[in-house]
Amino acid sequence: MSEKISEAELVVMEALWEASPQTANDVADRVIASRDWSVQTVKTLLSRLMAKDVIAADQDGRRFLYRPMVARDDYVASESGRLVNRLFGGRVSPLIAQLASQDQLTADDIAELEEILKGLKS
Amino acid sequence: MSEKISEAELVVMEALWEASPQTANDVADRVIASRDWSVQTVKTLLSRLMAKDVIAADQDGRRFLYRPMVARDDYVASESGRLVNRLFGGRVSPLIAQLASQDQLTADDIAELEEILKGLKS
DNA sequence: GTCGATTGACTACAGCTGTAATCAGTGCGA
DNA sequence: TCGCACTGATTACAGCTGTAGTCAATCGAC
Repeated sequence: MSEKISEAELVVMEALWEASPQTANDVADRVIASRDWSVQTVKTLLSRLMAKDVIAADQDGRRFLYRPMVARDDYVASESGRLVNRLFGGRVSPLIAQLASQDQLTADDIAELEEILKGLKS
Repeated sequence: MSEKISEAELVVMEALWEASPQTANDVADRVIASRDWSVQTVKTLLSRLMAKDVIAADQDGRRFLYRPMVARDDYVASESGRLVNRLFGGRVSPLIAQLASQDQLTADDIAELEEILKGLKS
């Protein structure tokens, strides 16, 4: 479907998913809070995301207001799916087993999982 | 920890995880069965994997026998962890909720998840 | 109306990735 | 022993990625 979003680009997407629309500078401020990049770098990444059609911009006076074109949920869904396919042959339970064996599951996770399962069985 | 394995390199790793040790040509045969690459391409990828220290080779006469240095389980674990961190803030249950909402969970998956949870609660 | 600040566009460039051709060493068959 | 086939090593090269500098247009202040 839509083009591949690189690691650095994803950081910018996250900033846009947090709030939108935003000006380039707003996005840069947000991004620079966590990554030590220059404003120009963020703007370049915005351009590339535009080229990939995963964000859009509406002119507002002499600047642009950027907004995501793909929902975070959709992105997350497709990435999760890709991982499951690539590493677990499309099966989800081995992934969970994997995470469980790494002790990545907190007590809260377990409780929530039970809820989810309960919902699925009905 | 160990260096990043690229998409194409991963295909070669899978071939080595399937069986090892193998000669370069064995690996190439396996890989070429699913990807339309040249033997040279596979050999280049083997070299790069060597450089990244994720595989090793033992001389056998005038050729080499390649074998993985990282276990598939370890790789899969670290990739899964990375995904969970990158997209779900380190929480596992949103991932499951995500996959569940995509209907990626089969009945078998659900049954297995219940087993896993049962094990974890004890 | 001119000048500086703001902001997007263009350009840069090294390193990684995908894909492969070519080179060079070496052991085997004639 | 001499050349060929096999195999790893070296080199190639375009496209993507990370990171950023510079250019050019324009809007507001004086």
